[in-house]
Amino acid sequence: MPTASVRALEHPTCEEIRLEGVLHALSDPMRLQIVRFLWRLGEDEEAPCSAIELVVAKSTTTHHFRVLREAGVINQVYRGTAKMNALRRRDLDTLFPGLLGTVLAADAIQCERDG
Amino acid sequence: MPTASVRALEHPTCEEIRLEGVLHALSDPMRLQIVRFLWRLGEDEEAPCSAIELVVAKSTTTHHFRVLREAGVINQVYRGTAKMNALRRRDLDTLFPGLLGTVLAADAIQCERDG
DNA sequence: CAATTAATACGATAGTCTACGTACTACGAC
DNA sequence: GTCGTAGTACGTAGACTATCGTATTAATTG
Repeated sequence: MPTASVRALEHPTCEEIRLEGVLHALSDPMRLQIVRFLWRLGEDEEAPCSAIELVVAKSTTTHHFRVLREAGVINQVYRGTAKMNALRRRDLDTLFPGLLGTVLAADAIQCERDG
Repeated sequence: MPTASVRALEHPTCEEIRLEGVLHALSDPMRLQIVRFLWRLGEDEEAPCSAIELVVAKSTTTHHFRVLREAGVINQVYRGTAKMNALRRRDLDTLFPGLLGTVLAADAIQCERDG
């Protein structure tokens, strides 16, 4: 079994991450759904794009993942045919302590409220 | 000295406030600046739109205040010739505990970082 | 009533955002 | 090499956004 090829992707450094960009990335229901999914995985755990059931065209999914990556919310890396995604928890928590957790708690409250 | 006339404006009820809408409202630098300003005032304190120095046309300012009101972030009321603005701290903190505080703390960190 | 102040409304424009479908690439399995 | 899977690229349509300038409304002051 050969090691799956790993290709890198452009990511913003911590200094380049902007609060407005992060908030904008999180202000879309579909992207919030992606982040919620990744949040529920363990620390540093990855998931391929295909692991999340989104009711839109594949190309639209690609777009949303890219917005999250470019805002600095997620880390993406190609592994073989898959593109693995993980939250940049540590980076975000260092930059903006508690932000991600608070937003996701608010999201959980709203999901509960919506039923 | 006559009491200034008070006219009401449409606001979303707490049930109508959406997390995505709040995050979107906060994801613009100009609007973040407005919220930061209102946050620094005391609890329940109001300020007229003109109290905040924004480097855009008046009509653009009006637009941003409206976005914040329609998202449920601020409360607006006419008092005489002025339109007074206040953060809906209590409402937001009840709906999404800690959210506003965490975002504003993150904003403070970023302002510090930007110098 | 006239003047001043605070803010809105309107209309235009340039740009962004979300979404789609189709065609394509990269990799792993056979 | 061929096939299937995972995801990208591209072009596009429609909706929304940010901005402006000008004209206008509403209330207070004189």
